[in-house]
Amino acid sequence: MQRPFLHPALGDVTLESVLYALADPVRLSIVCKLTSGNCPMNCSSAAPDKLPKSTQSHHYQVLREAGLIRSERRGTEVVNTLRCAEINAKFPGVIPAILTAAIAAHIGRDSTVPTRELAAPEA
Amino acid sequence: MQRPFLHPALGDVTLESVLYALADPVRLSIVCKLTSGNCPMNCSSAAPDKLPKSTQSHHYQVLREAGLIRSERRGTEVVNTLRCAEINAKFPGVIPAILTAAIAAHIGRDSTVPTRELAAPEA
DNA sequence: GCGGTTAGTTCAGGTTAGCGGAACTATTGA
DNA sequence: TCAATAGTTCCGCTAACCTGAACTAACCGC
Repeated sequence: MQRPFLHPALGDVTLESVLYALADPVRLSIVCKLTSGNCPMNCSSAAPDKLPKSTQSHHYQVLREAGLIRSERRGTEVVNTLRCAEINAKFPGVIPAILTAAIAAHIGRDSTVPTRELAAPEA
Repeated sequence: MQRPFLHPALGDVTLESVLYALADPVRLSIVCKLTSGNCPMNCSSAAPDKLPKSTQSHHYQVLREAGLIRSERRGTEVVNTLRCAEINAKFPGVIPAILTAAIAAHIGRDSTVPTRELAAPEA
């Protein structure tokens, strides 16, 4: 947790890594939520369902290293924002087309409710 | 070689599998060549460089099962055509945007050199 | 400061997927 | 029929993915 986040420069972002990052249902769902929410979200809120934290962390790392999101520590949590504008400047139309198709295909719609409400099956 | 090719119906084509298929430099290069050639090509012509045949075959299988190409046996060779129109009907704009970006990034030109720094033309 | 909670990272290991060499199959042409 | 061509299939090796467990850092109440 002490290591600073690595965000690739726009010049180092490759189309393949962007596509690879979006080729996973979980990551595509995360990006969809960040898009539809249109605001920064911490990791738990944007993750699709009750994934193990280590898996979430891994997926965010992939998205970050692909250049799709920017992560900043804010207290105990990490706030993630999309880098859509930058990516769109480099690969025009790619992200909007994918996200439009993903939303039309109902990807990332499984638990749009904040996960805190779902995570209350306590005795 | 006797097994018939399996082409998924358009309804079975998923966005994730399309993105996954295109997330590999070799496969992206193949699709780019099929696009720019604008005509059916056999496997060797569209493959980027002297890849092992088994690897080529594997990549074509991935593209085929993702629904991106259609393969037909023609004598000893296999002729591949893009299914762009179909995919574009299902995921509008996705393939054109990706291919435009790929061509702009010089992907699929001759030998797939790792053009990591080359791909920063300040678009 | 101390302990507890929250949020996320790092590590390890078990499982899976991809790459590629070798052997095989179909088709064509001499 | 024999050789060449074009791909496929099989199989082993390696790398990557997923996740439980342990860890770190920040925050809060006392």
